[in-house]
Amino acid sequence: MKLATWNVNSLAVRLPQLLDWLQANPVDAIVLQETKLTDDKFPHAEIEAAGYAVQWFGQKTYNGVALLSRGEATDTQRNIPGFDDPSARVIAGTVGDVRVIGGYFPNGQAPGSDKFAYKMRWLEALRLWLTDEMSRHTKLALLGDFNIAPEDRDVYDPVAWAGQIHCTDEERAHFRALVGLGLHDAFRLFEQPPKSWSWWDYRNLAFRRNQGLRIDHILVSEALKPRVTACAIDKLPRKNERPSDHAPVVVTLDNGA
DNA sequence: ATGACTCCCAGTGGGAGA
Repeated sequence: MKLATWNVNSLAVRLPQLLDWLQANPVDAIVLQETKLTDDKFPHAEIEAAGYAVQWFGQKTYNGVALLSRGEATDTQRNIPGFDDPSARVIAGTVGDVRVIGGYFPNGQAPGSDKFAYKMRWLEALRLWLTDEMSRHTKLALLGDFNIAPEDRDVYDPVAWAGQIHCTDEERAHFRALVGLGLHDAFRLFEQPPKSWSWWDYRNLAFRRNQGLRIDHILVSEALKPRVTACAIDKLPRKNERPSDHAPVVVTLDNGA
């Protein structure tokens, strides 16, 4: 079983690349972030024609998430229950025997800003909800654009980024708190190439210089951990013409037998 | 270097992203 996450930075622009990628990389489920489409404009027919069931949840201009799966997702959920949120950031569903939760975590803009305070509140609400979800689903994966670089080794220039957005102690504490619920960073279950990033700024030839951050993650529950056989970032789509600034992350699980 | 690029909605400029 393969699960993936990709911040596509506008599905209207990236749909052809998504369909190409899915053809080359068949997955059981993938969560998308920053679709930037209202629900009436979501290209579900094209996705269904490619062989995927799809759940979507969006808004105009910003945010927007989707869950594509080979079989229909059940028990679906949009955003965090009980957390009043004007942004479309979460989509969850059960795919096979796995609870799949896709999230587009708030950016936070800058420490001390209103958006940073919102990011903190959002992360707190997510953790409380996840506690509940994990009590009902032992096999659970949390995937998405976390907008947090968990450690200095996830940052191309940790000195320049020290205390900056994505790298603050508060954000990293929230990441560790998620891990503390009994989740595991699937990427770090394996030896990985140094300087592995999932995002590169569009500016400054950052991709060519491999100046990026690892902010897109897949966390798996204790019950799924022994089934994880691989986890990788696919840099290939970042080399496309008009690429997203993020690359997909893919986790492979055995069948659990 | 308060930059750089890309996307969006706007409508020939500006916000947001990260």
